[in-house]
Amino acid sequence: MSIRKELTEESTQTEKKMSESQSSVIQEYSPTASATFTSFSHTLTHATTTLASNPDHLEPSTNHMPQMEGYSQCLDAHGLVRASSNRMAEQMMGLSYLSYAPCINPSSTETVGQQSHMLQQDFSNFLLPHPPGPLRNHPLKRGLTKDSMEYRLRRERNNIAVRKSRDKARRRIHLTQQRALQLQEENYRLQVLIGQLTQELDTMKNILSQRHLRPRDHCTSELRDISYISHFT
Amino acid sequence: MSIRKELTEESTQTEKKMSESQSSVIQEYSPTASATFTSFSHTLTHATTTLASNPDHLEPSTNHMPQMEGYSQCLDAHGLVRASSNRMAEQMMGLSYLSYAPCINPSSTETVGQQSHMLQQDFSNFLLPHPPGPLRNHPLKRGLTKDSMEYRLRRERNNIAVRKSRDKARRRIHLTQQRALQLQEENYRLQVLIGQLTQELDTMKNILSQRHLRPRDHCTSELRDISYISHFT
DNA sequence: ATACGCTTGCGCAATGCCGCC
DNA sequence: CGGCGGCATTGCGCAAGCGTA
Repeated sequence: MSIRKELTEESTQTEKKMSESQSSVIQEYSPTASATFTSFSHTLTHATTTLASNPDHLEPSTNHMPQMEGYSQCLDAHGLVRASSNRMAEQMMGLSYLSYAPCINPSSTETVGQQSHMLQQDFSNFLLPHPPGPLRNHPLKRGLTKDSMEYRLRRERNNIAVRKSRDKARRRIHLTQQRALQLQEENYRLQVLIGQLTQELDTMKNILSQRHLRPRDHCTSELRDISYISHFT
Repeated sequence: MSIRKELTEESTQTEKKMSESQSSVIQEYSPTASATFTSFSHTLTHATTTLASNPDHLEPSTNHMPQMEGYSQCLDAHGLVRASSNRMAEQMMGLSYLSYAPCINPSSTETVGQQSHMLQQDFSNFLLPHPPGPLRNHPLKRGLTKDSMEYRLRRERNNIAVRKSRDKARRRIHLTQQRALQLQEENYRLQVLIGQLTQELDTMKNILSQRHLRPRDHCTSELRDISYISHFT
């Protein structure tokens, strides 16, 4: 997971003042908490499969989405890249969303279990060659027995933080899209302006070259010809 | 929830061929499944609070983030709007990430309970004036007893779909940011070009106006003066 | 060193959308 | 036509990791 975090380069960890230690070496795997037995297996499940099959990490030069070059028409009125014939296109480029935890035998022999998907005795993960985590088994820092008020307070604070963070992400995405649209419109205006300026400049050059070759006395009529173009100061 | 979906206008529902029925009226509240008792209370909790306090919906003309006009400096090298002094800025503009379900008394007297946050006897939701859902209690379409293979298959398929969808969303966000950066660079180039063209045009105009006023014979030297500018065709 | 907030990947459930019968 | 089954989308909570105070 931390490896993904190191490589994503796209968003929100650059919002803080870090960016030292960003280009450092890839950290070794070190699961800090690993609260209970089942939770640790959950962590292992995520770690081993995330590094293997999650196609999330996108460095800027990969070749997925073969459009996006030329910035002209590749998005619709909402700033989105749309693919015609949706299912088919994704079947071609999307791949391997296979199961992370293939444990499909819900035993449900526990009591406090939220997230029963991590509770199904997936001991197979412990047979995998997992990175040597320190495995310091402080049992959730305190008596965090999932019933304690401490645990509920932590969870509730984290839930609030998660809502806030996701809301911020939504705002950011929205702003980026708006900004892309604004830039596109501005770009169009600038190109139109460049066309006008270029045309006017061509006219000027033609006039000057002709004046340079010819004696004179066409000056007034030629200036009158281009006067309707040159409304720029 | 469906109200949010109606109003967001920003992303992925436009990727399909719909876009009729988009500007239709706001649908009434109709929770379809509402599988169990606790799940229904969960639905109610989400619905009532989402409509009240979720500040996600942003129509394009609201006044959050008072910059973003003029497209020049409002984002960093990653296409992100960054706020200096992060905590304070969010404390001003972000608001009310308070608890959705204020039930902080973990009873945990159930066995198969995933998502224990919806299991804590929040009967207070039933005292709120909730929209009259149909409350059709088909018990999860089948014998979906959370232990059946049918349930696990559905869950696993949905998990795969969720991973796929989120990956697609990440790609889309990444592409939008890349596009914004490309547009910004292109914009800068175009503005530089416009500056050059304008300057050259001014020089031309000066020359022509001076030639128009003066007799002649400065033509060659003046053309030599501007020759280093006019490297555009 | 510890505690706190932020970010993120994940699963779950609800819902939307679409093709098919 | 409507119901149904399927995938897609989304909001949420959980847990882990990260950075900072």
